Amino acid sequence: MGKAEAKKIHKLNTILDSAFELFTKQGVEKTSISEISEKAGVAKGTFYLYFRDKHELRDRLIYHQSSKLFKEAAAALDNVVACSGVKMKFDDKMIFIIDYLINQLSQNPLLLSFISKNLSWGVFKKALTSKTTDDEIDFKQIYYKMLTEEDTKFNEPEIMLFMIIELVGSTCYSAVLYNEPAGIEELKPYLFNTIRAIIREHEITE
Amino acid sequence: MGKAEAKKIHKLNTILDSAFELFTKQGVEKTSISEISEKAGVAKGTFYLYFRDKHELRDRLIYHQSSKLFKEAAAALDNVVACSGVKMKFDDKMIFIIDYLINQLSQNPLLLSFISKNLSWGVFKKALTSKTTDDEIDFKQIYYKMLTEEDTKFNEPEIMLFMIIELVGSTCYSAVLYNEPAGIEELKPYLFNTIRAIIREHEITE
Amino acid sequence: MGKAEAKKIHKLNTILDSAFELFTKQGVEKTSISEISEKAGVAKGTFYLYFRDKHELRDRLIYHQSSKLFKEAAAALDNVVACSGVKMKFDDKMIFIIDYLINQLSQNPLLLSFISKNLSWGVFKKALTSKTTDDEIDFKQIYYKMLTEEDTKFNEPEIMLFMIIELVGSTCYSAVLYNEPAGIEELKPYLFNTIRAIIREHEITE
Amino acid sequence: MGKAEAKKIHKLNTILDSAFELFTKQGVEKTSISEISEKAGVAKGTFYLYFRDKHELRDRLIYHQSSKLFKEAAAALDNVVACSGVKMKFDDKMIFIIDYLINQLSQNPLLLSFISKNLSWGVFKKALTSKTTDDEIDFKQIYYKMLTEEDTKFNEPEIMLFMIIELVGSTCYSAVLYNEPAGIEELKPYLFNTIRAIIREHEITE
DNA sequence: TATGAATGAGCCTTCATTCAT
DNA sequence: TATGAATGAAGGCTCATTCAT
Repeated sequence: MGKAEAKKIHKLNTILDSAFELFTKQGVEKTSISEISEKAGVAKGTFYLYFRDKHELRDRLIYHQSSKLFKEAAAALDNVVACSGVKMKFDDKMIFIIDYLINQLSQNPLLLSFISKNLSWGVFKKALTSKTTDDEIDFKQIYYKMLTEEDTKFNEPEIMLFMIIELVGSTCYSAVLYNEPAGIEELKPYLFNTIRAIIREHEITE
Repeated sequence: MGKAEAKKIHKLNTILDSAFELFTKQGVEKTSISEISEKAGVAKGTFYLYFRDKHELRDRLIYHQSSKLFKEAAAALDNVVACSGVKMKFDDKMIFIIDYLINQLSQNPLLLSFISKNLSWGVFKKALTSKTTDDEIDFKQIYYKMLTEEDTKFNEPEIMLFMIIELVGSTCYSAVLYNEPAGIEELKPYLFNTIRAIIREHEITE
Repeated sequence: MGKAEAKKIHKLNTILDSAFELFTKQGVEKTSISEISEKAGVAKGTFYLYFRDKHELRDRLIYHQSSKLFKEAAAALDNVVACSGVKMKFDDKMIFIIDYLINQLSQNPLLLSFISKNLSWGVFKKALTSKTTDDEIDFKQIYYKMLTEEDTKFNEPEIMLFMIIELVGSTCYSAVLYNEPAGIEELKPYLFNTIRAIIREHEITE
Repeated sequence: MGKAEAKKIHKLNTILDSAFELFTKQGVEKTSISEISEKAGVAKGTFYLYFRDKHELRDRLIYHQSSKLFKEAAAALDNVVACSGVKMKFDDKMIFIIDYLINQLSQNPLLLSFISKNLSWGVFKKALTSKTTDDEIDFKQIYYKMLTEEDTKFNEPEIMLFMIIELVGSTCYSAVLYNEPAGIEELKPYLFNTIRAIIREHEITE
């Protein structure tokens, strides 16, 4: 029973993994379905049993990978809060999460490259807002929970998030992958200060 | 003599223009050399007399277009300074230039899209640093001149520039093209404040 | 026992029906076995338990459908003869049958199209001559019976039948499906007169 | 100059010939573009320089082949009329042409098969009515000229032509290719008599 | 220099057929 | 018997690149 099912899932994962590796190495456009199939040790026709085309595969990959990342980051934050017992402020939480993400992506530059090139704000919003399935988490909910736990209130929280994410995303890309204009560790202090500045700017001061 | 030369340059420009129009409309990957040649009214073989391949063409195009933009912006700033006679502070100059660029790109979303998708910090640096040819200007020089004219001094001016550019680039892309998470005009105040914050952060206070 | 048997026959018929619908709608070549199986609610592999390939299925379908049609026509003729009690002449019988067939096919253009495209004289002869199975009738026998009941005798009756059938088949195809060069009702008088002429020509006049 | 042009035309003809041979041998559906190219000694891509797809090629082939045939037949008739000096009647002319066509097609059964399977009345009408180009003749005009030269007048001449053509086409197909229900020569007397009967039927008798 | 016909590798996709379950 | 995942050959088509003119 479950045997056939399990085999199928295993094959699906093999294809996903092969595709991910190729996409990150050579880019989506330059990866052919032949290559993916071959690397997965699967006939070309088999690919089409699992995906309608390359774009569906790509979308599922982005969705899956970025969800995983955010889930880990959120879990790490929870863990720290729970262990230390100290109440963190909003900007510290934010920085913690971003630092976590940067560290993860620094260790996996290919993932960074893949996400940077394929993850637009639109896809991001959809991915992180959509119904929570088995694996995915609703990041938006976490974000708003973080906001309400705070005493301070914020103007336009969505714009605030947007600016932080765009800033982080684009600066990391260059710093991690090309050490330009400086390595990521050198950049971090400036980056984090800028993030705090952005947050401060959106604070509603009575 | 000059005639043949002029004809050649004219043909080159025709190819560049055709390619730019197609690249912005359909993307680089989905534009074939056949299309470019046809639109330029040139035989397919002729293309190869001017460019080694599509990528060389693309790079020259980015180079050319972004130089033109910055040149305009710098000229506009000069003009304002000259006319008003008032001495502007560094951050105001920066904001002026960025505002100018954003306005230009808002009117030409295809150009924005093209630049965003193909302009990495690496290409940018190269484009804005390289020797001044007929048409290009050395933006870096302008930037450093702006810095030295100031009384204040700055830490890591290159990182500062980098962060500003990355922030502007990525936020504009989404705001102008998709109005996400808000229209560009609504976003501007936050964006400009953040830029000022970045600059402030890099100021060396004795 | 009988139950399993019945189930099997039912499955067979489901496949036949699905195939017929698809063949008539899209043509034989453009119908895949996947489609047929899916429409029949049967696994793809199951198809091969009933048919060697698509062509065998197609032949059985033609056979079955045309037999059914002729059977109906013959029955209708019998009925009229029985009811009216009048002795009909050969050519009137022929016209009656053909008129019946035309009317049926006019109401079912897809069937007409399917038969026209796939029914050659060879298949036709085989279908109408072969041993009477459960459903099929021996039309040839009926034809010869019709001939012997007549006082008049005919030269080359097979050629006569052939010419009538070919004439009717090809003219109906265009007239019913495309109203070209005229609608079937407008065509009928000419067609029937021609049939009578053909028959007359084959009469042996002492 | 003309050299390249001539070469191109030669290549076009090579492709047409190869395709015709394969189409007649195996049918249009079962002939692939790879096969055509290979047989023509041409790269696959070259095919697409001359035709958009297989159907365009098929249509041009039908058009060309059937025009050629009718042209020959009409010329032969003209020749006979001119030489003999005798005035032929309409039905004799018709039979002459049909006899000529049948004889041609008997010698070239593959052509007969190809035309029969791909030439519908619609295509026929279009092919034989369309503007006379270099190679094609306006058969319709010939037909109507034949009619007006006659003393007798005819009812519904288009239906008359239609019935003759359909009868001839479908009976020849079986008789020539399969000798069913009899060889073409044996069939001819019956066929021609039927044609005369059809014509007679359309005569307007005062 | 300029042309554009020719190439052929390589892409995406479909589908009849097999076979382990 | 029945299934349906897997196969891989084959098809249609595109396109960067070459080369004789």
